[in-house]
Amino acid sequence: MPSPEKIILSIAIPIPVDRLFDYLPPLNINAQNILPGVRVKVPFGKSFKIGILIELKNSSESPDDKLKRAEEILDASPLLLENDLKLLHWAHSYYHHPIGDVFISALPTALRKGKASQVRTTPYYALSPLGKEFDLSLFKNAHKQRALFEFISKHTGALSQTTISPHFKLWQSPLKALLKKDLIQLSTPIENAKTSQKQKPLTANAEQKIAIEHIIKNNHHFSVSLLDGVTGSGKTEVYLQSIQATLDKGQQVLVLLPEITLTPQLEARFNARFSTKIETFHSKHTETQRLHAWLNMQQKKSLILLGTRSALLTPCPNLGLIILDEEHDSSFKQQEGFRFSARDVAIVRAKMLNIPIILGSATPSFESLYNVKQKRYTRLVLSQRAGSATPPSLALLDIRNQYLQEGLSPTLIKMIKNTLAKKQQVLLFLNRRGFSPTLICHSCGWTAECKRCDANLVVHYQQQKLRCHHCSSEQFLIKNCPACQSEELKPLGLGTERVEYALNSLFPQKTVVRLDRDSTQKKGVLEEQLAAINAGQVDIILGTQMLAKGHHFPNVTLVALLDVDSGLFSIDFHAAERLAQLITQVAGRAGRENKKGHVIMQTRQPEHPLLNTLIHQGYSHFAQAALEERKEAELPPYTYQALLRATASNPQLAQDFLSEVSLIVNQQAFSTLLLGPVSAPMPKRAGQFRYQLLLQNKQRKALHHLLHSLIPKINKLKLARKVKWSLDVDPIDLY
DNA sequence: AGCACGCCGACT
DNA sequence: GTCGGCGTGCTC
Repeated sequence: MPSPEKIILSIAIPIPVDRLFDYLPPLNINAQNILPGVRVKVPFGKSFKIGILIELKNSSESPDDKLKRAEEILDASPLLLENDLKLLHWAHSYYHHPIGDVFISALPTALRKGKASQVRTTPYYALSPLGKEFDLSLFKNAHKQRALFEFISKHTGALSQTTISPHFKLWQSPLKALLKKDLIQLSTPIENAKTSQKQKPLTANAEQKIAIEHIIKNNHHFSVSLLDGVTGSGKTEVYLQSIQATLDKGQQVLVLLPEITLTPQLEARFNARFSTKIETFHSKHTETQRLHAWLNMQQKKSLILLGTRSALLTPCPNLGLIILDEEHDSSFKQQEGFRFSARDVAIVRAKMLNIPIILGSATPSFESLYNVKQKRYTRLVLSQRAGSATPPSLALLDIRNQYLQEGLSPTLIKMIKNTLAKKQQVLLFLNRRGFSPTLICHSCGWTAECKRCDANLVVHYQQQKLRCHHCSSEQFLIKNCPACQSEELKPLGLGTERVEYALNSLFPQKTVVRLDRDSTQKKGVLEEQLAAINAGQVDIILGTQMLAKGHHFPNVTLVALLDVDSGLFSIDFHAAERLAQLITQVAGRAGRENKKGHVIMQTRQPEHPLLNTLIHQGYSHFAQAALEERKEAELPPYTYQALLRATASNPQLAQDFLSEVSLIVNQQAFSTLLLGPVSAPMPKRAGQFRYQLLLQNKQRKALHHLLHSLIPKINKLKLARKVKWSLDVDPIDLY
């Protein structure tokens, strides 16, 4: 404990400088009571900033006359407790990202801006018919009340169905009107009220039982379970029963999902199963909603948090279980700023707390499968689909020398017809949006290119636009070639929009729905379309990879991947893993609920080993074979990588900067392999030239030791100020 | 990140 | 002669 005479506050401030700043405690405050983890408002340069207290010291390296006095301690008790701080220290040292940025990332934006953490969260009221104990079943014959209840549920969305909070403007006036007419009353405020326990645990099959028993048996210490289950095999039921066991111990549960999958369906299943309030935390929520979810977990008022990557660092003082669903999903890796992997940090969090973590996926990442091999994780397999559903058949369709009608081979068109004739749905997958990826002049060979990027402009026919998919630039679709003035401009290649036109003319009686980033831009459209599909109002579903993510299409029996080849040849060694996951995930959309599904992949590479291993031996064998290749080639997960990126409007500067860094590395670290500097696969993007330097070492420790000493040296380089540079530890995109 | 200081080109 | 460009350095 520092002596009371002199106390210095060491504070992490969210600026891109990797160091702490020392302050004197505010006057008229007992500095003895201040603890690390509280927010502190401090004068910084010309303005004020909010930082996090990291350490209390007796002395400072800085001279006394430089020390300013902190303005205000914002929290009576620490927002981040000892375990949280420990995890953040680890993340700081592992990702080599500025400390203030790392620590502030654990707080929701409202708290970063200085909002009070002690505000009583708006009370929730039970809505109940006048004069009666509140009970959902009482609404059965109370139509007006039920209508209001439904109205409120609809407009409050995230709130559980039986609790409401009075500050939603949307329904304040109808609510008041009904109150006036004495049709309803609001009970006294309640804490996390929830009345119903609707759904009972389902009867687990043999595999589920083994998984659940294993997880529960090991739920008092650190363990990583890789729940490897095909689509529809009932992973969720394993999660639910594992969660129940943790709730029974009175502990909290953190459930992490990829960005797009935070489906209302899962939330609904959680709500139906558990009588405790489910907190949700993701980017679609307002700041206040996220603040409340965060505080309710931090203050142990709630037990379950369902969220995306941004929810990972939420303090849970009584955490007993972490679940990370679709663990292979790349959205768990933050791709800018503090580039952490939510999966890897979650595992470290579980280890530090000595609690279990479940990683779930139908297509586990190679890294996780490697960890199973190393006996670090336990693999729990769910191979059976629920009910009598059988796995889909997979087949390659050779389209060499075939006449393609906008990318559709005659064989495929026939299969689509047959499927539609049986009143079943078809799902077509093409991972390219827009009408066509190229606009070419048949007279002189000119193509439409983006001026700011090394990329073609994509034709968007409906909107009559040429658009760059890598920067924000767009222009009107031109009719004449700018080079030779001819009118021979033709769209070349295939996008979802073009296939949509083709399908509409091939099947004019059928309903086609296109799902991609363009067609689902408007809020609610995706949900609407998914509902229409599930209601059987749609015959053909066409879309990009957003189709691969967890949506259930029970009436789809034919899935076709129109162009599987585009993923086959890439310089990034992760590409094969991603393609195999994508194919398997898309295939998983087919043939659930007793209808056998067929998956067709159009290819001009029917002998390609990747495709053949995958379709004949399955994802698991494919992964084992690919892991052997990684081992031979000394690639991750058998080696460890960090990628240093540099961008500048002058390409020479970026290249020179990385050359200087590579010189430093070569002087001190002989065991670290350097690849580069090389220009990124897309050397120019949004007017910036991009270069990269890959560092690789067989020992994780050696790599991090190097990075630790390297970064201060990089910061001393003059060129470091002239380029924008960033470090990506365990990169998943090598571009 | 923000902000100030500082040294070279087009303007009232 | 000044206004303002962004290169450089600092923030407890």
